[in-house]
Amino acid sequence: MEKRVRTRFAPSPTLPLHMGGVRTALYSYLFAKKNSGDFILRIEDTDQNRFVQGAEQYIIDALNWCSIVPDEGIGKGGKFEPYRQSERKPIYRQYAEQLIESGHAYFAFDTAEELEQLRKNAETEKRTFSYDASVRSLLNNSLNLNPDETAKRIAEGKHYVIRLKVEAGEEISFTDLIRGKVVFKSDVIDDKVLLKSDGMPTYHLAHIVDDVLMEITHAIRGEEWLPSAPAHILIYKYLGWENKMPYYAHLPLLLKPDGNGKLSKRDGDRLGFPVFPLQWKDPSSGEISTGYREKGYYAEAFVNMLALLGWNPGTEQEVFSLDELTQLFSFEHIHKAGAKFNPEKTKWFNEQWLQRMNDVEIANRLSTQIANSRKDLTYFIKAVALLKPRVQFENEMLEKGKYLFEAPENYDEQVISKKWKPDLKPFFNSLVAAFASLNDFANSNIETTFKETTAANNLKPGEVLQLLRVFISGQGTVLIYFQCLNYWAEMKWLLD
RNA sequence: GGCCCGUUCGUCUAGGGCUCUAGGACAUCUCCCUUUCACGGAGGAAACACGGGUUCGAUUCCCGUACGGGCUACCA
Repeated sequence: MEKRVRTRFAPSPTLPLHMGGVRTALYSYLFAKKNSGDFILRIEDTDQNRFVQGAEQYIIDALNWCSIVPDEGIGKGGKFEPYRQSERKPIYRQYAEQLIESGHAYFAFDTAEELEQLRKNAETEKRTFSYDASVRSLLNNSLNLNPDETAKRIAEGKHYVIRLKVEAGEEISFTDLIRGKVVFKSDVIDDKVLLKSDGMPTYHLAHIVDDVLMEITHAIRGEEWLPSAPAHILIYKYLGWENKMPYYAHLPLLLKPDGNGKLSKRDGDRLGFPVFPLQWKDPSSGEISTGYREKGYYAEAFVNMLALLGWNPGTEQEVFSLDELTQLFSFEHIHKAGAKFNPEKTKWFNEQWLQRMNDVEIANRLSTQIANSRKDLTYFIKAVALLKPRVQFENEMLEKGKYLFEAPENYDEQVISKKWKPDLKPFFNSLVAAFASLNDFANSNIETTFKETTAANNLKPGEVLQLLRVFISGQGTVLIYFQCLNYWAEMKWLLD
Protein backbone atom coordinates (compact mmCIF):
# COMPACT_ATOMS: atom_id res chain seq x y z
CA MET A 1 0.00 0.00 0.00
CA GLU A 2 1.17 3.50 -0.79
CA LYS A 3 2.21 5.62 2.11
CA ARG A 4 -0.14 8.38 3.13
CA VAL A 5 1.03 11.62 1.54
CA ARG A 6 2.39 14.08 4.07
CA THR A 7 3.86 17.44 3.19
CA ARG A 8 5.13 20.17 5.43
CA PHE A 9 5.77 23.84 5.33
CA ALA A 10 8.77 24.64 7.48
CA PRO A 11 9.55 28.34 7.64
CA SER A 12 11.98 29.92 10.02
CA PRO A 13 10.47 32.66 12.14
CA THR A 14 13.09 35.19 11.18
CA LEU A 15 11.19 37.47 8.87
CA PRO A 16 7.52 37.80 8.28
CA LEU A 17 6.49 35.22 5.75
CA HIS A 18 6.50 36.82 2.32
CA MET A 19 4.52 35.86 -0.75
CA GLY A 20 7.16 33.45 -2.00
CA GLY A 21 6.88 31.54 1.23
CA VAL A 22 3.12 31.56 1.00
CA ARG A 23 3.36 30.04 -2.45
CA THR A 24 5.60 27.24 -1.17
CA ALA A 25 3.08 26.62 1.59
CA LEU A 26 0.25 26.69 -0.92
CA TYR A 27 1.80 24.14 -3.25
CA SER A 28 2.60 21.87 -0.33
CA TYR A 29 -0.94 22.21 0.90
CA LEU A 30 -2.45 21.60 -2.53
CA PHE A 31 -0.40 18.51 -3.15
CA ALA A 32 -1.26 17.03 0.23
CA LYS A 33 -4.96 17.74 -0.14
CA LYS A 34 -5.06 16.53 -3.72
CA ASN A 35 -3.77 13.21 -2.47
CA SER A 36 -5.96 13.11 0.61
CA GLY A 37 -2.91 13.55 2.77
CA ASP A 38 -1.74 15.77 5.59
CA PHE A 39 -0.22 19.20 5.56
CA ILE A 40 2.04 19.99 8.49
CA LEU A 41 3.35 23.30 9.79
CA ARG A 42 6.74 23.07 11.45
CA ILE A 43 8.77 25.97 12.75
CA GLU A 44 12.49 25.89 12.07
CA ASP A 45 13.82 28.16 14.77
CA THR A 46 17.29 26.71 15.14
CA ASP A 47 18.99 30.05 14.67
CA GLN A 48 18.62 31.71 18.02
CA ASN A 49 20.38 34.85 16.85
CA ARG A 50 17.79 35.63 14.29
CA PHE A 51 14.68 35.15 16.35
CA VAL A 52 12.07 37.77 15.55
CA GLN A 53 9.31 38.48 18.01
CA GLY A 54 5.90 37.80 16.55
CA ALA A 55 7.09 36.12 13.37
CA GLU A 56 5.69 32.74 14.29
CA GLN A 57 2.27 34.13 15.07
CA TYR A 58 2.44 36.06 11.84
CA ILE A 59 3.01 32.85 9.89
CA ILE A 60 0.01 31.23 11.50
CA ASP A 61 -2.20 34.27 10.90
CA ALA A 62 -1.08 34.62 7.30
CA LEU A 63 -1.73 30.98 6.45
CA ASN A 64 -5.09 31.20 8.14
CA TRP A 65 -6.04 34.22 6.14
CA CYS A 66 -5.21 32.29 2.97
CA SER A 67 -7.13 29.23 4.18
CA ILE A 68 -3.96 27.20 3.91
CA VAL A 69 -4.69 25.54 7.18
CA PRO A 70 -2.39 22.84 8.56
CA ASP A 71 -3.79 19.50 9.63
CA GLU A 72 -1.02 19.16 12.10
CA GLY A 73 1.76 21.19 13.63
CA ILE A 74 2.23 24.53 15.29
CA GLY A 75 -1.01 25.92 16.57
CA LYS A 76 -2.73 22.63 15.85
CA GLY A 77 -0.89 19.84 17.65
CA GLY A 78 -0.51 16.29 16.45
CA LYS A 79 1.13 13.01 17.18
CA PHE A 80 4.65 14.16 16.37
CA GLU A 81 4.82 17.02 18.83
CA PRO A 82 6.63 19.23 19.41
CA TYR A 83 6.69 20.95 16.02
CA ARG A 84 9.07 23.70 17.02
CA GLN A 85 12.65 22.64 16.38
CA SER A 86 14.05 24.53 19.34
CA GLU A 87 11.91 22.27 21.51
CA ARG A 88 13.28 19.20 19.78
CA LYS A 89 16.89 20.10 20.43
CA PRO A 90 17.87 16.87 22.25
CA ILE A 91 16.57 14.72 19.41
CA TYR A 92 19.06 15.94 16.85
CA ARG A 93 22.25 15.31 18.84
CA GLN A 94 21.80 11.57 18.88
CA TYR A 95 21.70 11.46 15.10
CA ALA A 96 24.79 13.64 14.85
CA GLU A 97 26.54 11.27 17.22
CA GLN A 98 25.33 8.29 15.27
CA LEU A 99 27.05 9.77 12.24
CA ILE A 100 30.25 10.22 14.18
CA GLU A 101 30.15 6.62 15.31
CA SER A 102 29.64 5.38 11.80
CA GLY A 103 32.52 7.53 10.59
CA HIS A 104 30.40 9.91 8.54
CA ALA A 105 30.89 12.94 10.74
CA TYR A 106 33.52 14.42 13.00
CA PHE A 107 34.15 17.05 15.64
CA ALA A 108 35.67 20.30 14.45
CA PHE A 109 37.23 22.77 16.84
CA ASP A 110 38.06 25.53 14.43
CA THR A 111 36.69 28.82 15.65
CA ALA A 112 34.53 31.06 13.55
CA GLU A 113 37.35 33.60 13.52
CA GLU A 114 39.87 31.07 12.25
CA LEU A 115 37.59 30.04 9.44
CA GLU A 116 36.87 33.60 8.55
CA GLN A 117 40.59 34.26 8.29
CA LEU A 118 41.02 31.26 6.02
CA ARG A 119 38.25 32.55 3.79
CA LYS A 120 39.82 35.97 3.65
CA ASN A 121 43.21 34.55 2.75
CA ALA A 122 41.70 32.47 0.03
CA GLU A 123 39.90 35.47 -1.32
CA THR A 124 43.07 37.52 -1.66
CA GLU A 125 44.49 34.63 -3.67
CA LYS A 126 41.31 34.57 -5.73
CA ARG A 127 40.39 31.14 -4.47
CA THR A 128 37.44 30.11 -2.39
CA PHE A 129 37.86 28.33 0.87
CA SER A 130 35.67 25.34 1.36
CA TYR A 131 35.81 23.09 4.40
CA ASP A 132 35.97 19.83 2.52
CA ALA A 133 37.96 16.68 1.82
CA SER A 134 40.79 18.66 0.26
CA VAL A 135 41.59 20.64 3.39
CA ARG A 136 40.09 18.86 6.35
CA SER A 137 43.30 17.01 7.14
CA LEU A 138 44.96 20.37 7.73
CA LEU A 139 42.38 21.67 10.13
CA ASN A 140 41.58 21.49 13.75
CA ASN A 141 39.28 18.49 13.98
CA SER A 142 38.90 15.03 15.45
CA LEU A 143 40.06 13.44 12.23
CA ASN A 144 43.54 14.77 12.89
CA LEU A 145 43.60 14.52 16.67
CA ASN A 146 44.03 11.32 18.59
CA PRO A 147 40.86 10.17 20.35
CA ASP A 148 42.15 11.07 23.80
CA GLU A 149 42.89 14.62 22.77
CA THR A 150 39.47 14.94 21.22
CA ALA A 151 37.80 13.58 24.34
CA LYS A 152 39.86 15.89 26.48
CA ARG A 153 38.90 18.98 24.54
CA ILE A 154 35.26 18.09 24.70
CA ALA A 155 35.50 17.41 28.41
CA GLU A 156 37.17 20.77 28.89
CA GLY A 157 34.17 22.38 27.33
CA LYS A 158 35.95 23.54 24.21
CA HIS A 159 33.52 24.75 21.59
CA TYR A 160 33.06 22.43 18.70
CA VAL A 161 30.73 21.72 15.83
CA ILE A 162 29.92 18.39 14.26
CA ARG A 163 30.54 18.26 10.54
CA LEU A 164 29.43 15.85 7.89
CA LYS A 165 32.34 13.99 6.34
CA VAL A 166 31.74 14.10 2.62
CA GLU A 167 33.91 11.64 0.70
CA ALA A 168 35.50 12.96 -2.45
CA GLY A 169 35.16 11.34 -5.84
CA GLU A 170 31.58 10.22 -5.60
CA GLU A 171 28.68 11.02 -7.81
CA ILE A 172 25.45 11.89 -6.11
CA SER A 173 22.19 12.04 -7.95
CA PHE A 174 18.54 12.21 -7.15
CA THR A 175 15.31 12.75 -8.99
CA ASP A 176 13.65 16.05 -8.39
CA LEU A 177 9.90 16.03 -8.92
CA ILE A 178 10.11 19.16 -11.03
CA ARG A 179 13.52 18.98 -12.66
CA GLY A 180 14.10 15.30 -13.14
CA LYS A 181 17.46 13.74 -12.52
CA VAL A 182 20.04 16.06 -11.02
CA VAL A 183 23.68 15.00 -10.69
CA PHE A 184 26.44 16.43 -8.50
CA LYS A 185 30.04 15.51 -7.81
CA SER A 186 30.73 15.06 -4.13
CA ASP A 187 33.98 17.01 -4.49
CA VAL A 188 32.08 20.26 -4.63
CA ILE A 189 30.11 19.64 -1.49
CA ASP A 190 31.63 20.98 1.68
CA ASP A 191 31.63 19.29 5.07
CA LYS A 192 28.44 20.88 6.25
CA VAL A 193 28.00 21.74 9.88
CA LEU A 194 25.37 19.45 11.34
CA LEU A 195 25.40 20.53 14.94
CA LYS A 196 26.40 24.03 15.93
CA SER A 197 28.54 24.94 18.91
CA ASP A 198 25.44 26.02 20.82
CA GLY A 199 24.12 22.48 20.49
CA MET A 200 21.45 23.43 17.99
CA PRO A 201 21.28 21.53 14.73
CA THR A 202 21.62 23.32 11.43
CA TYR A 203 18.85 23.24 8.87
CA HIS A 204 20.64 20.42 7.08
CA LEU A 205 20.41 17.98 9.93
CA ALA A 206 17.21 19.20 11.52
CA HIS A 207 14.97 19.10 8.49
CA ILE A 208 16.09 15.59 7.63
CA VAL A 209 15.59 14.22 11.10
CA ASP A 210 12.20 15.84 11.37
CA ASP A 211 11.05 14.88 7.92
CA VAL A 212 11.81 11.26 8.65
CA LEU A 213 10.44 11.28 12.18
CA MET A 214 7.31 13.09 11.04
CA GLU A 215 6.90 10.72 8.12
CA ILE A 216 7.02 13.40 5.47
CA THR A 217 6.71 11.93 1.99
CA HIS A 218 7.23 15.01 -0.18
CA ALA A 219 9.56 17.87 0.68
CA ILE A 220 8.64 20.95 -1.30
CA ARG A 221 10.93 23.95 -1.03
CA GLY A 222 12.47 26.79 -2.98
CA GLU A 223 15.10 26.37 -5.65
CA GLU A 224 17.68 28.04 -3.44
CA TRP A 225 18.00 24.67 -1.71
CA LEU A 226 18.96 22.75 -4.77
CA PRO A 227 22.72 23.17 -4.32
CA SER A 228 22.61 21.68 -0.85
CA ALA A 229 20.30 18.84 -1.84
CA PRO A 230 23.18 16.40 -2.54
CA ALA A 231 24.48 16.93 0.99
CA HIS A 232 21.02 16.09 2.22
CA ILE A 233 20.94 12.95 0.12
CA LEU A 234 24.21 11.93 1.74
CA ILE A 235 22.86 12.47 5.23
CA TYR A 236 19.91 10.22 4.50
CA LYS A 237 22.25 7.62 3.16
CA TYR A 238 24.69 7.76 6.08
CA LEU A 239 21.85 7.60 8.56
CA GLY A 240 20.54 4.51 6.84
CA TRP A 241 17.35 6.29 5.82
CA GLU A 242 17.51 5.87 2.07
CA ASN A 243 14.13 4.21 2.04
CA LYS A 244 12.62 6.88 4.26
CA MET A 245 13.77 9.78 2.18
CA PRO A 246 10.96 11.99 0.93
CA TYR A 247 10.68 13.02 -2.68
CA TYR A 248 12.09 16.46 -3.20
CA ALA A 249 10.53 19.17 -5.32
CA HIS A 250 12.46 22.40 -5.82
CA LEU A 251 10.18 25.24 -6.80
CA PRO A 252 11.24 27.99 -9.19
CA LEU A 253 11.83 31.33 -7.52
CA LEU A 254 9.64 34.41 -7.53
CA LEU A 255 11.50 37.21 -9.26
CA LYS A 256 11.18 40.97 -8.95
CA PRO A 257 8.84 42.63 -11.51
CA ASP A 258 11.57 44.72 -13.08
CA GLY A 259 15.14 43.70 -13.66
CA ASN A 260 16.37 40.43 -12.27
CA GLY A 261 16.87 38.73 -9.00
CA LYS A 262 14.57 37.22 -6.46
CA LEU A 263 11.70 39.17 -5.09
CA SER A 264 12.46 40.94 -1.85
CA LYS A 265 10.77 43.22 0.59
CA ARG A 266 12.66 46.17 -0.90
CA ASP A 267 10.99 45.69 -4.28
CA GLY A 268 7.61 46.15 -2.74
CA ASP A 269 8.63 49.40 -1.08
CA ARG A 270 10.28 50.59 -4.26
CA LEU A 271 7.52 49.70 -6.68
CA GLY A 272 4.56 50.16 -4.41
CA PHE A 273 3.01 46.74 -4.01
CA PRO A 274 2.76 44.49 -0.97
CA VAL A 275 5.11 41.54 -0.62
CA PHE A 276 3.52 40.32 2.58
CA PRO A 277 0.12 38.71 2.95
CA LEU A 278 -0.66 40.68 6.09
CA GLN A 279 0.61 43.93 7.46
CA TRP A 280 3.80 43.55 9.44
CA LYS A 281 5.27 45.84 12.00
CA ASP A 282 8.94 45.27 12.58
CA PRO A 283 9.31 44.91 16.35
CA SER A 284 12.75 46.47 16.50
CA SER A 285 12.50 49.33 14.02
CA GLY A 286 8.76 49.88 14.27
CA GLU A 287 8.67 50.01 10.50
CA ILE A 288 5.35 48.98 8.99
CA SER A 289 5.05 46.98 5.78
CA THR A 290 1.62 46.78 4.30
CA GLY A 291 -0.06 43.52 3.40
CA TYR A 292 -2.36 42.28 0.67
CA ARG A 293 -5.18 42.08 3.16
CA GLU A 294 -4.76 45.70 4.22
CA LYS A 295 -4.55 46.82 0.60
CA GLY A 296 -7.99 45.39 0.05
CA TYR A 297 -7.16 42.17 -1.76
CA TYR A 298 -9.32 39.16 -1.19
CA ALA A 299 -7.43 36.18 0.15
CA GLU A 300 -9.01 34.13 -2.64
CA ALA A 301 -7.53 36.42 -5.27
CA PHE A 302 -4.14 36.46 -3.60
CA VAL A 303 -4.02 32.69 -3.45
CA ASN A 304 -5.33 32.37 -6.98
CA MET A 305 -2.61 34.68 -8.29
CA LEU A 306 0.09 32.86 -6.35
CA ALA A 307 -1.01 29.49 -7.61
CA LEU A 308 -0.72 30.59 -11.22
CA LEU A 309 2.74 32.05 -10.71
CA GLY A 310 4.76 29.06 -11.76
CA TRP A 311 1.99 26.54 -12.11
CA ASN A 312 -0.79 26.24 -14.68
CA PRO A 313 -3.75 23.93 -15.05
CA GLY A 314 -3.01 23.12 -18.69
CA THR A 315 -6.24 24.80 -19.73
CA GLU A 316 -7.14 28.40 -20.34
CA GLN A 317 -9.06 28.86 -17.14
CA GLU A 318 -7.44 31.34 -14.80
CA VAL A 319 -9.82 31.93 -11.95
CA PHE A 320 -9.79 29.14 -9.40
CA SER A 321 -10.98 28.61 -5.89
CA LEU A 322 -8.77 26.77 -3.43
CA ASP A 323 -10.92 23.67 -3.88
CA GLU A 324 -10.54 23.77 -7.63
CA LEU A 325 -6.81 24.26 -7.30
CA THR A 326 -6.70 21.27 -5.02
CA GLN A 327 -8.40 19.13 -7.63
CA LEU A 328 -6.09 20.18 -10.42
CA PHE A 329 -2.69 20.62 -8.86
CA SER A 330 0.23 18.54 -10.07
CA PHE A 331 4.00 18.85 -10.26
CA GLU A 332 4.01 18.20 -14.00
CA HIS A 333 2.51 21.59 -14.62
CA ILE A 334 5.03 23.54 -12.59
CA HIS A 335 7.14 25.70 -14.84
CA LYS A 336 10.87 25.29 -14.29
CA ALA A 337 12.00 28.88 -14.75
CA GLY A 338 11.62 31.61 -12.17
CA ALA A 339 8.54 33.81 -12.49
CA LYS A 340 8.59 37.57 -12.46
CA PHE A 341 5.88 38.87 -10.24
CA ASN A 342 3.31 41.08 -11.97
CA PRO A 343 1.45 43.50 -9.66
CA GLU A 344 -0.98 44.54 -12.40
CA LYS A 345 -2.20 41.04 -13.02
CA THR A 346 -2.65 40.62 -9.30
CA LYS A 347 -5.15 43.46 -9.37
CA TRP A 348 -6.91 41.76 -12.23
CA PHE A 349 -7.31 38.61 -10.15
CA ASN A 350 -8.86 40.69 -7.41
CA GLU A 351 -11.23 42.24 -9.91
CA GLN A 352 -12.26 38.80 -11.12
CA TRP A 353 -13.02 37.71 -7.59
CA LEU A 354 -14.82 40.93 -6.82
CA GLN A 355 -17.14 40.48 -9.77
CA ARG A 356 -18.00 37.02 -8.50
CA MET A 357 -18.72 38.15 -4.95
CA ASN A 358 -22.22 38.42 -3.65
CA ASP A 359 -23.65 41.96 -3.70
CA VAL A 360 -25.50 41.53 -0.46
CA GLU A 361 -22.40 40.48 1.40
CA ILE A 362 -20.43 43.36 -0.01
CA ALA A 363 -23.23 45.77 0.86
CA ASN A 364 -23.22 44.48 4.40
CA ARG A 365 -19.54 45.13 4.75
CA LEU A 366 -19.63 48.54 3.13
CA SER A 367 -22.57 49.77 5.10
CA THR A 368 -20.65 49.34 8.32
CA GLN A 369 -17.88 51.52 6.98
CA ILE A 370 -19.98 54.60 6.53
CA ALA A 371 -20.48 56.44 9.75
CA ASN A 372 -24.01 57.60 10.52
CA SER A 373 -25.32 56.36 7.23
CA ARG A 374 -29.08 56.75 7.03
CA LYS A 375 -29.16 54.54 3.97
CA ASP A 376 -30.64 51.13 4.43
CA LEU A 377 -29.19 47.88 3.24
CA THR A 378 -31.41 47.74 0.19
CA TYR A 379 -29.93 51.00 -0.90
CA PHE A 380 -26.40 49.67 -0.43
CA ILE A 381 -27.17 46.57 -2.42
CA LYS A 382 -28.34 48.67 -5.34
CA ALA A 383 -25.30 50.88 -5.07
CA VAL A 384 -23.01 47.86 -5.06
CA ALA A 385 -24.65 46.51 -8.19
CA LEU A 386 -23.94 49.80 -9.87
CA LEU A 387 -20.42 50.33 -8.65
CA LYS A 388 -19.02 46.81 -8.68
CA PRO A 389 -18.37 46.42 -12.42
CA ARG A 390 -16.41 49.65 -12.39
CA VAL A 391 -13.80 48.87 -9.76
CA GLN A 392 -11.17 46.31 -8.87
CA PHE A 393 -11.39 46.54 -5.12
CA GLU A 394 -14.31 46.47 -2.78
CA ASN A 395 -13.16 49.52 -0.84
CA GLU A 396 -12.73 51.41 -4.07
CA MET A 397 -16.51 51.61 -4.33
CA LEU A 398 -16.70 53.95 -1.40
CA GLU A 399 -14.23 56.35 -2.97
CA LYS A 400 -15.48 56.28 -6.52
CA GLY A 401 -19.10 56.20 -5.58
CA LYS A 402 -18.89 58.60 -2.71
CA TYR A 403 -21.71 60.75 -4.03
CA LEU A 404 -24.07 57.82 -3.79
CA PHE A 405 -23.72 57.95 -0.06
CA GLU A 406 -23.34 61.58 0.81
CA ALA A 407 -23.78 65.03 -0.72
CA PRO A 408 -20.73 66.38 -2.49
CA GLU A 409 -18.59 68.72 -0.48
CA ASN A 410 -17.78 70.89 -3.43
CA TYR A 411 -18.90 71.27 -7.00
CA ASP A 412 -16.84 71.50 -10.13
CA GLU A 413 -16.69 75.27 -10.60
CA GLN A 414 -15.32 75.06 -14.08
CA VAL A 415 -18.31 73.21 -15.41
CA ILE A 416 -20.72 75.46 -13.57
CA SER A 417 -19.21 78.68 -14.83
CA LYS A 418 -19.13 77.32 -18.32
CA LYS A 419 -22.59 75.84 -18.50
CA TRP A 420 -24.74 77.50 -15.90
CA LYS A 421 -27.20 80.18 -16.89
CA PRO A 422 -29.72 81.59 -14.44
CA ASP A 423 -32.56 80.91 -16.86
CA LEU A 424 -31.89 77.21 -16.53
CA LYS A 425 -33.27 77.31 -13.04
CA PRO A 426 -36.91 76.75 -14.04
CA PHE A 427 -35.83 73.71 -16.01
CA PHE A 428 -34.09 72.10 -13.06
CA ASN A 429 -37.04 72.87 -10.83
CA SER A 430 -39.40 71.16 -13.18
CA LEU A 431 -36.99 68.27 -13.59
CA VAL A 432 -36.89 67.77 -9.86
CA ALA A 433 -40.66 67.91 -9.73
CA ALA A 434 -40.94 65.44 -12.59
CA PHE A 435 -38.57 63.01 -10.95
CA ALA A 436 -40.27 63.41 -7.63
CA SER A 437 -43.56 62.31 -9.13
CA LEU A 438 -42.08 59.18 -10.62
CA ASN A 439 -42.89 56.10 -8.69
CA ASP A 440 -41.09 53.64 -10.86
CA PHE A 441 -37.43 54.44 -11.08
CA ALA A 442 -36.55 52.12 -13.88
CA ASN A 443 -33.75 53.48 -15.98
CA SER A 444 -35.91 54.01 -19.02
CA ASN A 445 -38.41 55.99 -17.01
CA ILE A 446 -35.78 58.29 -15.70
CA GLU A 447 -34.21 58.78 -19.04
CA THR A 448 -37.57 59.37 -20.68
CA THR A 449 -38.56 61.85 -18.03
CA PHE A 450 -35.26 63.63 -18.45
CA LYS A 451 -35.67 63.86 -22.20
CA GLU A 452 -39.28 64.95 -22.04
CA THR A 453 -38.46 67.67 -19.57
CA THR A 454 -35.59 69.00 -21.63
CA ALA A 455 -37.75 69.00 -24.72
CA ALA A 456 -40.56 70.77 -22.91
CA ASN A 457 -38.09 73.47 -21.99
CA ASN A 458 -36.67 73.70 -25.48
CA LEU A 459 -33.31 72.44 -24.36
CA LYS A 460 -30.99 69.85 -25.80
CA PRO A 461 -29.78 67.16 -23.39
CA GLY A 462 -26.19 68.17 -23.99
CA GLU A 463 -26.84 71.64 -22.63
CA VAL A 464 -27.81 70.47 -19.19
CA LEU A 465 -26.52 66.96 -18.77
CA GLN A 466 -23.12 67.85 -17.51
CA LEU A 467 -24.64 70.30 -15.07
CA LEU A 468 -26.92 67.60 -13.82
CA ARG A 469 -23.93 65.43 -13.23
CA VAL A 470 -22.24 68.14 -11.24
CA PHE A 471 -25.31 68.69 -9.14
CA ILE A 472 -25.49 65.04 -8.35
CA SER A 473 -21.88 64.23 -7.82
CA GLY A 474 -19.93 67.44 -7.71
CA GLN A 475 -17.95 66.27 -10.69
CA GLY A 476 -18.32 66.93 -14.38
CA THR A 477 -17.09 63.55 -15.44
CA VAL A 478 -18.38 60.84 -13.29
CA LEU A 479 -19.11 57.19 -13.26
CA ILE A 480 -22.79 57.13 -13.78
CA TYR A 481 -25.73 59.33 -14.40
CA PHE A 482 -29.12 57.94 -15.32
CA GLN A 483 -28.74 54.78 -13.33
CA CYS A 484 -27.77 56.66 -10.26
CA LEU A 485 -30.96 58.62 -10.42
CA ASN A 486 -32.54 55.46 -9.18
CA TYR A 487 -31.65 56.92 -5.88
CA TRP A 488 -33.41 60.11 -6.56
CA ALA A 489 -35.47 59.95 -3.47
CA GLU A 490 -32.30 59.85 -1.47
CA MET A 491 -30.74 62.82 -3.12
CA LYS A 492 -32.29 65.61 -1.25
CA TRP A 493 -29.35 67.87 -1.86
CA LEU A 494 -30.33 68.15 -5.44
CA LEU A 495 -33.27 70.29 -4.42
CA ASP A 496 -31.14 73.20 -3.29
C1' G B 1 35.63 32.16 -9.88
C1' G B 2 33.34 27.14 -8.96
C1' C B 3 28.85 24.24 -8.85
C1' C B 4 23.68 23.77 -9.94
C1' C B 5 19.14 25.36 -12.29
C1' G B 6 16.93 27.83 -16.19
C1' U B 7 15.79 30.48 -21.30
C1' U B 8 8.37 30.85 -26.00
C1' C B 9 5.18 37.99 -27.00
C1' G B 10 6.99 43.72 -22.17
C1' U B 11 4.91 40.05 -18.09
C1' C B 12 2.52 35.12 -16.55
C1' U B 13 2.22 31.05 -19.66
C1' A B 14 0.13 26.82 -23.48
C1' G B 15 2.45 23.70 -26.78
C1' G B 16 7.47 18.64 -25.81
C1' G B 17 9.05 16.30 -33.58
C1' C B 18 5.26 17.09 -38.81
C1' U B 19 -1.56 19.66 -36.79
C1' C B 20 2.69 26.42 -35.28
C1' U B 21 0.10 31.08 -40.14
C1' A B 22 3.06 29.41 -32.35
C1' G B 23 -2.72 29.68 -28.54
C1' G B 24 -4.60 32.26 -23.95
C1' A B 25 -4.30 36.02 -20.00
C1' C B 26 -2.31 40.86 -17.97
C1' A B 27 -0.51 45.37 -19.90
C1' U B 28 -0.68 48.36 -24.50
C1' C B 29 -3.08 50.38 -29.18
C1' U B 30 -7.58 50.91 -32.54
C1' C B 31 -12.70 50.50 -33.24
C1' C B 32 -17.88 49.35 -31.50
C1' C B 33 -21.36 49.94 -27.40
C1' U B 34 -22.20 54.24 -24.03
C1' U B 35 -24.26 61.97 -24.70
C1' U B 36 -20.32 60.19 -18.71
C1' C B 37 -16.89 56.20 -16.24
C1' A B 38 -16.48 51.29 -16.40
C1' C B 39 -18.02 46.47 -17.96
C1' G B 40 -18.65 44.04 -22.52
C1' G B 41 -17.61 43.06 -27.81
C1' A B 42 -14.35 43.19 -32.30
C1' G B 43 -9.54 43.82 -34.01
C1' G B 44 -4.03 45.22 -33.98
C1' A B 45 1.05 45.18 -32.54
C1' A B 46 4.01 41.66 -29.84
C1' A B 47 7.84 35.67 -28.68
C1' C B 48 10.31 30.09 -29.83
C1' A B 49 18.26 33.56 -27.19
C1' C B 50 22.25 32.01 -30.75
C1' G B 51 25.29 28.21 -33.26
C1' G B 52 25.96 23.28 -34.41
C1' G B 53 24.13 18.43 -34.70
C1' U B 54 20.12 14.17 -34.85
C1' U B 55 15.95 13.73 -38.26
C1' C B 56 12.38 13.31 -44.31
C1' G B 57 11.05 17.19 -40.80
C1' A B 58 12.86 20.98 -35.12
C1' U B 59 9.91 25.86 -31.04
C1' U B 60 9.87 20.67 -29.47
C1' C B 61 15.57 15.87 -28.79
C1' C B 62 21.30 16.32 -28.02
C1' C B 63 25.78 19.34 -27.56
C1' G B 64 28.06 24.01 -27.23
C1' U B 65 27.85 29.39 -26.63
C1' A B 66 25.46 33.53 -24.71
C1' C B 67 22.42 35.45 -21.16
C1' G B 68 19.68 35.18 -16.50
C1' G B 69 19.09 33.23 -11.69
C1' G B 70 20.44 30.44 -7.26
C1' C B 71 24.12 28.55 -4.00
C1' U B 72 29.04 28.97 -2.37
C1' A B 73 27.92 30.72 6.72
C1' C B 74 28.37 27.46 13.31
C1' C B 75 21.33 31.62 8.14
C1' A B 76 17.42 29.28 6.74
